Amino acid sequence: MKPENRLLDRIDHEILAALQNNARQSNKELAASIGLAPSSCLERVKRLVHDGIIRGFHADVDPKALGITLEALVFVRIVRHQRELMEALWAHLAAQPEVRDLYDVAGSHDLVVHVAVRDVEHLRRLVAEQIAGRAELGQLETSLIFQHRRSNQLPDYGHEHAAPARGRHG
Amino acid sequence: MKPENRLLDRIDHEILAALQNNARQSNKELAASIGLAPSSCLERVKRLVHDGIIRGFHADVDPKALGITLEALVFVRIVRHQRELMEALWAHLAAQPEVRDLYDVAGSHDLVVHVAVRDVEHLRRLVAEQIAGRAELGQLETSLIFQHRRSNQLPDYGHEHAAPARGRHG
DNA sequence: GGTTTCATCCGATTTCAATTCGGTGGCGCG
DNA sequence: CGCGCCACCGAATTGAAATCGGATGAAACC
Repeated sequence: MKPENRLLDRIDHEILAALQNNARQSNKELAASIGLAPSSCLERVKRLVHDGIIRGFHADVDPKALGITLEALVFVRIVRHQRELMEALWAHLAAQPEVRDLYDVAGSHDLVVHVAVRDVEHLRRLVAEQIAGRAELGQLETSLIFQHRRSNQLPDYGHEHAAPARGRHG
Repeated sequence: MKPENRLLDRIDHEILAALQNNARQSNKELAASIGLAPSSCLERVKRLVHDGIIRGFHADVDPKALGITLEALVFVRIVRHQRELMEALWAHLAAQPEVRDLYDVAGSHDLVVHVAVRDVEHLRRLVAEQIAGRAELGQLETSLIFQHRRSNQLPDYGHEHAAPARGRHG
């Protein structure tokens, strides 16, 4: 079933919150923390994954450990808005290993690119060779990131119209 | 040991790559995929977590399933750069559940805030009540996000100066 | 050059968790 | 009011995680 069609109940929301916080807790722990039998809990988790509500499980690695000493936001403005050029640029940037986040936005910039690089020279080369020098681009602005905080918990606006609990003990 | 002091070898890098891609594979699978005995593999993973190289494991949840229909980047410019005001603002924004990413950057903006909201009205209220109207702020610019792609794989610049394998079978 | 030291790995064993499956009760529907 | 369905449970089974002693080289040290 498609995510937009699925209706999640309170228990599903609790599972999602718990797994966003710690994806590696055992199913037994998870079940206990939300007051469900392990078998039932496992069923729900598998369903959430199967239905695409949970898109994956990822380790959060310290960038410093990978030799990343510098991150930056690159603000890109497009000169000629042609769909194919835009899509090609998007695909090109998404394929760069240095690109962590890629935003297509409305407003005074068109693209915002969050990159993680080895050092300043690496950043210079990346911007010069992979971003600038593309015909479709206008102004470029590169901003070094001093500090970055990422939340691992998505806000949850689904409680109001949540599905009622079903089955036994409802 | 601190991450900056730790020296990771080829196997560590393989483990990190594999767990960034799928944090929930069994240790047995992981070990097999990199050609290591399960016991040895588990030791390494536990060490990576203990040393802070791996900072956590998180489920990636579809925002639509949580009632999020809209995301935006809010660009913030600070008028008076005082450290305490800046830190208070940072903490305030970081505490908002709607804030997914918070960037402190150099350049023509000072803060870039990635927010996830229920709808346009929610965005308006969030910006008006939690961001604007703070004395320390200057210009504000809010850009709707049309599309957002996030890589779950951090680039790895650690191979060149990797630690040599130690112990048996080196 | 021989020896010591040490970190890593392995594999058998034990412990515990994941998975399966038949049974049960509430809820909606006819 | 009775029927069928759905989610849940809990016991049994399968399989993985965690532990530990021992073996192996590599590097360091005399």
